[in-house]
Amino acid sequence: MSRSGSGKARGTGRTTLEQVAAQAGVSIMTASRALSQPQLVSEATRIKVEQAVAELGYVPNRAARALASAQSHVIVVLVPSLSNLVFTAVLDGIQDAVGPGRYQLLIGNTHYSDAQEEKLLSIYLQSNPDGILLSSLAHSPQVAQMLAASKVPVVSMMDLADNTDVLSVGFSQLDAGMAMTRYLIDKGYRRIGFIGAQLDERTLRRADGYRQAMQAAGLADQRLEVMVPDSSTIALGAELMGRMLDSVPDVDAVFCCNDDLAHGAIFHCQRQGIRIPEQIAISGFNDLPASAWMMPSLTTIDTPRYQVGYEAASLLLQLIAGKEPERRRIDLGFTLREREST
Amino acid sequence: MSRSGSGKARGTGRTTLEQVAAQAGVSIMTASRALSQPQLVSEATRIKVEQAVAELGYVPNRAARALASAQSHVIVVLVPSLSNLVFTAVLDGIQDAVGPGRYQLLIGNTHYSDAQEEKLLSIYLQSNPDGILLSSLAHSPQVAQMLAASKVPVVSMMDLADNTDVLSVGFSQLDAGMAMTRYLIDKGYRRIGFIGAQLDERTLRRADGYRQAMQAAGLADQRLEVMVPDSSTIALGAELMGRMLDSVPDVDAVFCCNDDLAHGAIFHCQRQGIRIPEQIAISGFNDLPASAWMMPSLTTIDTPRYQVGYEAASLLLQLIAGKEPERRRIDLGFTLREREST
DNA sequence: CTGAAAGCGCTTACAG
DNA sequence: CTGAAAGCGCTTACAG
Repeated sequence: MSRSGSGKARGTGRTTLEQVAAQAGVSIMTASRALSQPQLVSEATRIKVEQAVAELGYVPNRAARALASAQSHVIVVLVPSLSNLVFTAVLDGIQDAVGPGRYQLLIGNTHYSDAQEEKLLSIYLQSNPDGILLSSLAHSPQVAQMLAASKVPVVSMMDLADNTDVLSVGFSQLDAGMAMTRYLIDKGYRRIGFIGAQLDERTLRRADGYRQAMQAAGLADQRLEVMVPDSSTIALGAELMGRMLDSVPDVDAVFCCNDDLAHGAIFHCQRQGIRIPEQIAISGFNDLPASAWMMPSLTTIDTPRYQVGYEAASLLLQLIAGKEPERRRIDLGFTLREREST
Repeated sequence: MSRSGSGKARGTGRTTLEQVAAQAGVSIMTASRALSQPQLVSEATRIKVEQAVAELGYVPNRAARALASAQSHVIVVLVPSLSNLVFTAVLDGIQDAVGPGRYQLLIGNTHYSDAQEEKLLSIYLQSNPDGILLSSLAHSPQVAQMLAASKVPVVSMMDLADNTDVLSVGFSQLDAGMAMTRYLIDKGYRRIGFIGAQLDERTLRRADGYRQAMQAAGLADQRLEVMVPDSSTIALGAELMGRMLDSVPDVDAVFCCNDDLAHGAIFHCQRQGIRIPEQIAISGFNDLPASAWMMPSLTTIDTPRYQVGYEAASLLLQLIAGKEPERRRIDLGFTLREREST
């Protein structure tokens, strides 16, 4: 009754539960139960309410529900990039694990920026999320402080944490970088270069792996590393490959820290008439769709990115449900795909 | 005071505006104003409130604000795919136009499914969004009905509407399909094939453009069309190219409805030893980053996807602000990039 | 420039 | 199986 008067309207003007209840001839809270816990209500009541909902075109007000129940059913997901197919696969995994309807995903793109991460988090925290999924282990002090103060469960994706204070799902970027480098060494390559961009923590860990493997084999040489903070693109891969060939003419293999750069490196060599792998071998990281199909096909590390998203979301859902997860650090491994380019 | 008693707690346990106001020694609504309309408050008051906010680590409760103000500050964005770089560029444009903080983007991936679109919309409508951005013009009757009933402003992206009942920002998929086909005809190709996948409305419009141009030139031949509903991938492009070569051995050019398929088609030809463009020309659509760099580089249509997102979001913001936009149909055009593959 | 009251639309205990 | 009351944490008019 209250809203049907001629007083000033404040709400959205939409159909409310109150109107549904009136139409169905039940109390407002019976109507509420019929919708959210139908097993607690008689079938006759449930049907009456459902009819009223259909007739009135009732759409629940999520803000009111969130406020009353102190539960947002929101999960925040922060990724460093959406133009990188790696993270869209992670999102697919998350979406599939969470399922439709129950939770709302709030997806933020940090563009690899700490400042952006902080900004997004401060905004998303206003939604009182039930859980948070992050794509990195390292955070600015501000972000760490906000996360701690919020007391919201957090799971980190992609790399693995050193300890189990932080929940993490992924694989060892260090080991993967080492594995690719050892593979090239075992193949007989000696002057193995490393091309890295963006220089985010995952790239740096892969570079660490490269370095450790080169040192163990007595092949380390600072000049073999070409690293720049720019975003990884095909164009940059081509440019850095050119720079590598100029500065280290005797380089016989190049490990690119991701497939985009490797594709650019291959295209550059093709334009220069340099044969792959006869004159120079090239490898990548991530196994993007093009890598298996291009000519020559690209040797790379196949990373379980969809699985990472899926398992991280599953772990988070356990935490949200108040269960103590059996594993707080889930290593999903990686697979080296040997192809024509090495 | 109310919450500090020993009664059963119902809320989230977080700091509230009430606590901030108490700490600052002002009323709850003065505190509210100090945060959202600081110009209406004395500087001394503003500073006191800001200090209290900092000391208590206050984070506003968005659900409460949305409920009280009947404004969600949410914009819903529905895209058909995130693994397609076209739509991540659209999202970037939207994000830049909307700016940080003011609006929250609710991003949904329909995976090219009407059922998913309906499901997502029904859930997102519960958040009472201020506006909706859609990636298509055609919708199921259920979706059309939900949109109409919600009375939320909607802008459609990518293709252009036939009339101005619907607000749309994009370019003519038909014209673009026609332009590429005419270009190939003008180049002297006669047996021009068309490879299409997904068969979403944009692909079908491009195919229409191809067909009209071929008919106008007296070159139409049903057998030149290879179209399947599967998702566009490089692998599928390679497969469909093989099918095309088998069924139409005298084909001299192939217009692929997007770059992913074109890349696959090129890789397939390279593995078969077929020279491009000498034996067969190949063109794509969208101008993905790899297209300019691969060997041979790909002739394609450069589409203004970032701009589409930016302009569509700008238009939506005007509608939300209650302004009558000067243009309800914004044509951003397209550019044909001639490269080595044709 | 500041405040007391009412209200947004739901859910949560508590009764019956 | 059903209901009356209180409350979630804010903002909106309305006064002063």
